[in-house]
Amino acid sequence: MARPRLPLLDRGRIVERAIAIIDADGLDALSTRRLAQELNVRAPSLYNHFATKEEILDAAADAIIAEVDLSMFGQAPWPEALTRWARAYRAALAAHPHAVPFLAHGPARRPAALRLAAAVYGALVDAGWPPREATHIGAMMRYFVAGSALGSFAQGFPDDPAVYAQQYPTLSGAHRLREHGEKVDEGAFEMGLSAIVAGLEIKFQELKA
Amino acid sequence: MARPRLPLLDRGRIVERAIAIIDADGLDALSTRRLAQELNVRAPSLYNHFATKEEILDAAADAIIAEVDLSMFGQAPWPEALTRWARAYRAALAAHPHAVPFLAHGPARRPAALRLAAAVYGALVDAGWPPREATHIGAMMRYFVAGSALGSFAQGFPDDPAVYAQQYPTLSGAHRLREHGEKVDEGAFEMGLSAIVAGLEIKFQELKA
DNA sequence: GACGTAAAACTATCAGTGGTAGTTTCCGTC
DNA sequence: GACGGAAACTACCACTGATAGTTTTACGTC
Repeated sequence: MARPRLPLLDRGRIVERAIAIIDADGLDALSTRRLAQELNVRAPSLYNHFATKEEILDAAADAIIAEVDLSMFGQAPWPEALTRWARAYRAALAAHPHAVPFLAHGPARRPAALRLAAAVYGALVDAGWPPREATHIGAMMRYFVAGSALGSFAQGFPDDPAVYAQQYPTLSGAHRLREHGEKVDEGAFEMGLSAIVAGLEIKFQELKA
Repeated sequence: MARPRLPLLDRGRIVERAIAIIDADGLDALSTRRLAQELNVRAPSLYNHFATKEEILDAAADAIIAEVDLSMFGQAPWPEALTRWARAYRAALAAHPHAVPFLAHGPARRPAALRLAAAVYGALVDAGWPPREATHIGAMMRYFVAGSALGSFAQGFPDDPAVYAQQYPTLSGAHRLREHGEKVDEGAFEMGLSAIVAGLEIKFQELKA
């Protein structure tokens, strides 16, 4: 087949399908051949639209980050805005758990990530935070959100109670962690989030005094 | 060559070399062939000691986590112990930045990670935290530390001021972030850490009241 | 309308990947 | 001293991302 009357591919369709494969079967399952096959095309055709596979992943990452709601900035006081934004950010990552390891790579290089960083930084500075601290808060929130989406804490524990009985008696209940995995992860996230915001509010008052 | 008089390989030497390659040239540079070559051996020989490459990576991850100092638990009050441990944890990850994406996978499955989780959890429960909250704190600290080691926030920003001038005027100073990259990342980490611990101390007092 | 260039698909192929099968030789045990 | 398993090897497999070169179509220019 030579060039078709209507293009079979475009960047949007490729990115969309790539995300679908990652969501369904993980990052490793995304090969250029499989991606091409699901688009009814041969692998090299993808390179007419992206220079490398990495570029496809970058575009996918950008599409995911672009979903994060930023409307709370400027609408709510900074502690509430920060809280709501962190939840929205985490939700966007959690919707594509297999993509998170890649998402955390070179984040700010992608336009959606820059927009996100600008929104957070701008809102904090507007609220009265010094630029330096605003930068730190933006970075720190990304650490926390990315970390919490990166891998389930709870799912990491073996199911087998025998593992703990002998060697880690203090973790005697850990074999039940997997049952409530999502709730544990969410509880940990909410606890961390409220602790961070509470800690920041103290710092902010010290700053203004 | 058939079986040698003295074994050429053992798990320790393989893991050690694997970490060296990852540190030097990144996760992608670790192939079974290169690893074997640096050990003066052919690739399939590795499979006499590990079932898969993933197992080698798991063992490497465990070796790195095993370096984390845990001695502060039981020696210092929980807020200070938590702070010192978080710094030690981050330092261990930062010593092998290329390995962090893998380290964050299925953490607790590996013995060193279990020992680490047990130490944190045990210390918090001993200090008076309810088991549920102690679990959440352990998870949340892992989120934060792993996230902060995962990728430099500062390095993610393009150097080129022109990128910001038009589209992201609030980030007008961001092109200078890379210069002080490490300091920004460390500042963000320390700020987050102190905010978290301050927030937790408030929660702890509410709990005891 | 004809012409030339760029675009978008293809076939064929490359080097490199993780992993397996089957062979050889050596060690330790009975 | 025979035997079984351990530890190296050679040869190979299917698959990966990527490139070269071909063909046909679309589009902008005169």
